[in-house]
Amino acid sequence: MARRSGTRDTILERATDLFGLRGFEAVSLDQIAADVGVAKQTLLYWFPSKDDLIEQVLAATAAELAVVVEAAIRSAPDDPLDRIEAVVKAVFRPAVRRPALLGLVREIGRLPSSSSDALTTRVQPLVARAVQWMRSEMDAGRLRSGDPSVIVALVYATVTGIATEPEALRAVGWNADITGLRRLRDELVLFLRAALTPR
Amino acid sequence: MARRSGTRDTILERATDLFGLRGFEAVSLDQIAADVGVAKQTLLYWFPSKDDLIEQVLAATAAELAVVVEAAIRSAPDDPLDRIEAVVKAVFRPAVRRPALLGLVREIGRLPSSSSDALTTRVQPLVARAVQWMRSEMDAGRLRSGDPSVIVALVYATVTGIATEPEALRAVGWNADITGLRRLRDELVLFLRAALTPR
DNA sequence: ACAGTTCTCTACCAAATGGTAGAGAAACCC
DNA sequence: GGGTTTCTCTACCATTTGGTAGAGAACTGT
Repeated sequence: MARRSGTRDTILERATDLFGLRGFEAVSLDQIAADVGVAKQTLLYWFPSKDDLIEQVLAATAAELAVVVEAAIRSAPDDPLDRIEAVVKAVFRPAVRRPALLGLVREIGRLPSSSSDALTTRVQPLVARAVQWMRSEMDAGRLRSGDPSVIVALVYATVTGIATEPEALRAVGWNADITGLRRLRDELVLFLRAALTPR
Repeated sequence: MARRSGTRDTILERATDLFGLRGFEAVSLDQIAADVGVAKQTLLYWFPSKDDLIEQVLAATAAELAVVVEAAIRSAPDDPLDRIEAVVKAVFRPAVRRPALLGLVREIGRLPSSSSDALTTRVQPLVARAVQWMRSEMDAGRLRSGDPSVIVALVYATVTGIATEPEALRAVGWNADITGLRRLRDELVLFLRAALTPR
């Protein structure tokens, strides 16, 4: 994989953005090919079918996000709130640079359940670990108590929701410049901190 | 609404669900027609084009949600946290009964900017009112301080995010039965309360 | 120089897409 | 009843869809 072959990586990258921005079904192979600047059959040489391309795009995205998150966790402080802040900040950077990344994640729910199930089971252990960690921190009184699995889902929903809905942000008069980005990120972190700090 | 006048309303209703669930571009007129149980040309009699159908679906959805929210606000107590809880609960019921409703809202960002701009400007005054209200409550010390426009967007992202991503909830082992729903709703309200309570 | 692999292309195809044309019921008004 | 409007249908159409067949470069290793 990921060897020197430029074309394949370019296709994956552009397809990721297009899929994440407009949805799997809404993007045609012709459009991806035109965007990359090759013939459609070049796509079908590298990826035998559209379904296969989608699968590879998801795998690559999952891997990329996993690396970012793992690194953030590893180098994060011990306090759970600081740790959450570190992860959120780590995800935030690539997410706003390429909104399609988290947009893709949101697309998963629209896949035929076979593929989505496969992905779900692969992510399952990570989620389980997060839930378990959150529960133990709650028990230790270092996080606000609650149903740990629902809280994990809520944090996820807040982060992906805010990162994938430029429309909502535009509607409240938000600007996508650098200071706007930092303000958004900091406000998000404060929001989550407030939501999770033990009372 | 939901009068006896059959066809047109049925089309609107089914189209709303399909669009919200799978996206505008992913749903064809043939599929909607088959789902409703009429010929495709019956659709095109009532709605001269797919774009027009989308527009009407959005208008109807916006109207429905607006009614629910307005009613909740009107009959809500004065305390801002109670008021937010009332609105969230009001939106939550129709949202989980028909996930497509908020899914539709999320689809708006994918529309050609012309239509989405039209909608944005129509919702603008409501958003502006919400932001202004939140600012004044912050100034009065009844809500945690912060950038009111970003906070409005964050609350919106949390609610729509959690209501439109059954995948994420399934991944944390959540069940869609009645008790699961109540637990989710209550946890969401507590989450938002914690995030917005003044420190 | 040559054979083989790697990579991209042009030329197609059947099915599905949004949409048109126009006919036939069914209800209404007189 | 006759005429008009309302509603749904069958029969098409041009374009786009995901995908196939197969040829021709270009880079290998020998």
